[in-house]
Amino acid sequence: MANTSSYKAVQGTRDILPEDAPAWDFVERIVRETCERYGYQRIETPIFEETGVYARGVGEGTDIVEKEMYTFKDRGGTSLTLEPEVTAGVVRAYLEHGMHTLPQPVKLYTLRTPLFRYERPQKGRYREHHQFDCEALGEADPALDAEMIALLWEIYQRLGARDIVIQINSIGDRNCRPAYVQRLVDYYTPLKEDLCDDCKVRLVKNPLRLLDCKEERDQPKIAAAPKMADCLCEPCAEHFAAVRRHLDALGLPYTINPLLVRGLDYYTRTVFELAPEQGGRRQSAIGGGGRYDGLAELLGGRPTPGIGFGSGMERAIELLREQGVKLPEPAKPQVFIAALGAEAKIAAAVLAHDLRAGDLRVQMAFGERSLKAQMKAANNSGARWAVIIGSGELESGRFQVRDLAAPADAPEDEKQRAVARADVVAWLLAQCQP
RNA sequence: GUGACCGUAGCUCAGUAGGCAGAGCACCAGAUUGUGGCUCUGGAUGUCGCGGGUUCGAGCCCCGUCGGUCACCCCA
Repeated sequence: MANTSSYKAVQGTRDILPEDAPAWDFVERIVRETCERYGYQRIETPIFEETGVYARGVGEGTDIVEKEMYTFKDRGGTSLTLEPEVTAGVVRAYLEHGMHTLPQPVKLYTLRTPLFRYERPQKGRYREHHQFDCEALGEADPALDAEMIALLWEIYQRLGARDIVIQINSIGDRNCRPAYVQRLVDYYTPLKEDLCDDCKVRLVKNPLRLLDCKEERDQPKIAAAPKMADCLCEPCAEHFAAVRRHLDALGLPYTINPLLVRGLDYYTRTVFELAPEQGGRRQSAIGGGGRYDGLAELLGGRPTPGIGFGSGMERAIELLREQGVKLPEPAKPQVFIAALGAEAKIAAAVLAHDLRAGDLRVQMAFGERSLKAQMKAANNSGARWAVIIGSGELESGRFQVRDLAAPADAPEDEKQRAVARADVVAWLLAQCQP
């Protein structure tokens, strides 16, 4: 019979297997340490919210809300949605818990947050993926924008990623952006007939997106289009200039990309993205975010400035693998205990217990397998030391301890020795101390 | 939602012109009554993704469907 289940992980979801888990732990450790260094505190919000949190927060017209949310009614008839992005939920929590009474800004991060979007899976894009995410609320200072970009940058430096580039732009605020969008529409409307099909849709639905069309034929039109940077109102222009001064002073390698726009409605002023330099392909961005000074109001709260970013963990780990960064592997046992017979097995269990109390990683053989099979298991486990316990050892009170790392052609008495039962723990602890 | 390619053992993949479903790796056992790594011998394991069609006969041809991969849209 097949030992495979008829069930498979659902489309666009993946298991994090034991061989992968240490890499995840590594990324999380770096994120946690770096965030704490920058004064961020951990928060985790529920992985579902009332649908309105996202519908209002992210924006009714966005792709996420229009076609990607996992929305369902619970048994009480409430419409709930699996978290499609982090920011809206964190802002909801900030408002709900009255965090405006805390010293501002309130700086928060999340770790391995599962997010759900109903999309066609492809490289770097899954229906369930995970992000770490940083948000800073209650402060509009451009220095905070720069600090946050520096944080994201530093995380990837400490992860060991190479050739990462930062792109930034300002998309203005509610005062100057509508005028810019109108200018863009005015510019594009006469060219309409000559646009690619996608751009015809963008023109009416989301004109800012016209700027990142990839069609060759539309590139000259983009190049000649009015730029947001030339249309910013005075406060937005000053804010953007201040952000750049800070980034310059910090020595961060950023470039201004006047075509960088972000998909969610709530962004204002600063937007930024982190991507590998060579990532000409799509789906290469490993982090992105921006300021969202109007979001709290959209969720029914008092006006509260905020800025944040999310970064995709699957993409981060994949990038590190592609760049050949050495990632941690599963821990191997230091000691493997083989036993023959019921009495010996009890002695093995006790020895394992005592060695673990001494902080060693220990495995013992289970089942009734031959010593040969147990030694093979010991070898495959990666343990340095094997302890062998049989009736002879119980009688003599001396356990056999074998060095599995000894060369195959080493003399037998160098590979293996008898150690008095009472001394085995101390002997192995001494061998395994660094 | 659109398009291209691909679904054969746990994994990586062969499978000729439509004619008994295979290899390597991994796993288990033995070669040594209680000793791993190298070697040798043997063993178990499949709804050939699923459903239908053509055919005396389909892993192979046809249609549909589901899934995977990649790309578009969009995003991390």
